[in-house]
Amino acid sequence: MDFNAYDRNCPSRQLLDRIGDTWSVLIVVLLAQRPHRYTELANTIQGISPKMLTQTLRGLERDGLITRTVHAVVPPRVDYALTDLGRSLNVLVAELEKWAELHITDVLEARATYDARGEKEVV
Amino acid sequence: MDFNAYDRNCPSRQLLDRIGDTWSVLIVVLLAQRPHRYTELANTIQGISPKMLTQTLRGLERDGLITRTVHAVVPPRVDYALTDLGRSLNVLVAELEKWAELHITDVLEARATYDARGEKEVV
DNA sequence: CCGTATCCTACGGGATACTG
DNA sequence: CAGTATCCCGTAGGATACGG
Repeated sequence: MDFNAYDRNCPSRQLLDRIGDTWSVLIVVLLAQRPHRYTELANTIQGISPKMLTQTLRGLERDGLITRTVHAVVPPRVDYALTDLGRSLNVLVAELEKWAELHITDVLEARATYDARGEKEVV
Repeated sequence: MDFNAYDRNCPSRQLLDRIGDTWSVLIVVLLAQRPHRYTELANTIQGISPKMLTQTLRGLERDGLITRTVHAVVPPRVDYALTDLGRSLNVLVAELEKWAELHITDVLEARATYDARGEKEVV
């Protein structure tokens, strides 16, 4: 076990950071359906600021997870799409989703029990 | 697709938050080996503050991922261990690790390319 | 249309001191 | 030993305005 979660250079840590990031995952999931334009993403992902959208897209592009294609037309048109690597990451995300759906009831149940117990003890 | 990453109530989002959290994952991985005491965890996980350790443990316990066993002895002894649910989460984490190790070279390569390109353009 | 630049705030989380 | 209580700071990220 040389897995070290607070070592920034550890592959596991970097993947974990990426997957823990709200916007990254959401963008990957959207692009898994089909390529999207910048504004499409901005509109679909309500609540994201242009700053975060650009920042996240750049990060994903830098990691080779998505491609950025600029079409030399007026008005400008930029398409974002998943790479093969991005698609393989999307497979992982899908598995996470499956786990979450499968076990969410257990988690909610555990929470209810935990919280109820807490109330009694507080008295 | 009813997956909504900025909806706190979405199971996927909650799992993603948990997995993106440095300390949670590290603790789960440690407990996957064997149960640990509070101080053991504190010593092994260098850099974690008591505040974060307790907070993370409580969160994991609340979600039913770990158990907290207090032994009525002096000095106090508290053991933390994975539940079945926690073990199934650990399986996921192991898969993430596998993906990370498998694809990290691709990512690093992509970054090197991206950064090199950037330097040229900057001129 | 597709971004960048700037400002600003909330809060996650570290350090530390103390207690049952 | 196994935590809690308190203070405090850095920074992620939202809002906004503007540029190519």
